[in-house]
Amino acid sequence: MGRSYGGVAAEQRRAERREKLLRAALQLFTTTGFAQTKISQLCAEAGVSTRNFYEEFDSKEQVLLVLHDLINSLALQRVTDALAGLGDADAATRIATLLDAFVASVTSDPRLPRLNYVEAVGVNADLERQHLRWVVRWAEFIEAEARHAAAQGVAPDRSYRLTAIALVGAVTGLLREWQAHDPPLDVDEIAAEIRGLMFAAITRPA
Amino acid sequence: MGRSYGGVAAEQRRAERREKLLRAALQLFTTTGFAQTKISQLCAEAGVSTRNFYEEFDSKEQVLLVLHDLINSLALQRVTDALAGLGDADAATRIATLLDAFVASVTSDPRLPRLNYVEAVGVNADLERQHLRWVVRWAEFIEAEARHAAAQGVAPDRSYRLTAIALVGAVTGLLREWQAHDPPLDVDEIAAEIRGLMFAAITRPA
DNA sequence: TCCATCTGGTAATGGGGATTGTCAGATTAC
DNA sequence: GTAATCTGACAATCCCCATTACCAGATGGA
Repeated sequence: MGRSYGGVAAEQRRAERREKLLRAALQLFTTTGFAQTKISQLCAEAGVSTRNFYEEFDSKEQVLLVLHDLINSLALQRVTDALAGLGDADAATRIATLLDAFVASVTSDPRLPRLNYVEAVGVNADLERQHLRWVVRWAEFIEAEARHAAAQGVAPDRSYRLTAIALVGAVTGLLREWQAHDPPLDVDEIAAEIRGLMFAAITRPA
Repeated sequence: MGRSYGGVAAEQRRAERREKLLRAALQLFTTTGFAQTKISQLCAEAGVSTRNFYEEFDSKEQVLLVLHDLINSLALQRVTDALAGLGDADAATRIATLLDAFVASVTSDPRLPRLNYVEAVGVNADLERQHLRWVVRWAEFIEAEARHAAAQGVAPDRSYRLTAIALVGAVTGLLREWQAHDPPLDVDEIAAEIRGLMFAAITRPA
């Protein structure tokens, strides 16, 4: 079981196959489309046998679930890091930093927003639950920043729950269109629009 | 061919079956889910035969395409009507009227946003094209109102293209969450948030 | 009333693809 | 060097469901 083959441990070979499958899935799901992608295609693209597929995943849906979570987790990491290296800046700076880190993370590869905001929508109940968890998580992030701004006196003291959800939707919508438009929209302009919109949404009078 | 049966013209019976299929599709796509719905289920729910299905539609996808277009068209009609019966009011009133009409139309049945913003996403290229056309259409609507506001001097004279796309995303996001949340979000609060957000987005200084 | 025609439901067909069994080859321990 | 074991590719199986052929019954005209 734990015996090493070709000088490589079994566990490591499994991990590499998993990695290759995820990479292939990101590629095929965002070009062929999730529904149209066959497991056999996935395995061919990854250079792995169908047998191996079932050793790592239960279904195509589970691969998508993992990818969706990875993309969000990576973005969260980037945002958290960016905010951490900021000390205690003013609210406007924190918000700009947060948004820029998010946009930079998700636009680093056009396939990421495509997968997250198009292919992973409405697939099944599990994915919808995961989507909802992430929306709530991002919204709470934004809410926290809004309250921070309110504490500094640059925003009114009110509930920011719906504003936060709306802003998550605005960002999602822009990034979805970004990867769909031809000619493509300009990333810097999108980032600027998001910053301006969020600042205006939070600082508007109650 | 054109012979009447049971006192009902052939054309009318066709139209009724089509109607029943669309109704059944709206119900099943938003509960079972589009991908999980079988054509046989659809026919059973509608009370028609599979034969009849293929007389009206080429595929399940086409039914979804028609429903998606219907929901958007209905909302557009409502919005256009509301604005028409307004004379030349000020920009703020026009924007509030437009948004309220849209929200009222799409929230009149929770299945509508579910179908439009969850089930109809990422299904195939045809639907993505139709989605894009509607986003552009709604965005142009919003842009026009923003320019109107600028002409009245309540908003700066700038490009509102990205702002409009972002606002479409914000509305979409809120309505998507509205139908997903338990306990449900309050419709009036959502409408108020959308009005506030749009006004702030447009009137913010350039 | 009877026949030609139309209608719609049921059941057969066929294809596509997910899942699993098998086997030849590779690898390591002894 | 050899046997025992593990690995992964291929192919066979099986099932599900979209699509269509067929037929029994209904309908209206003559």
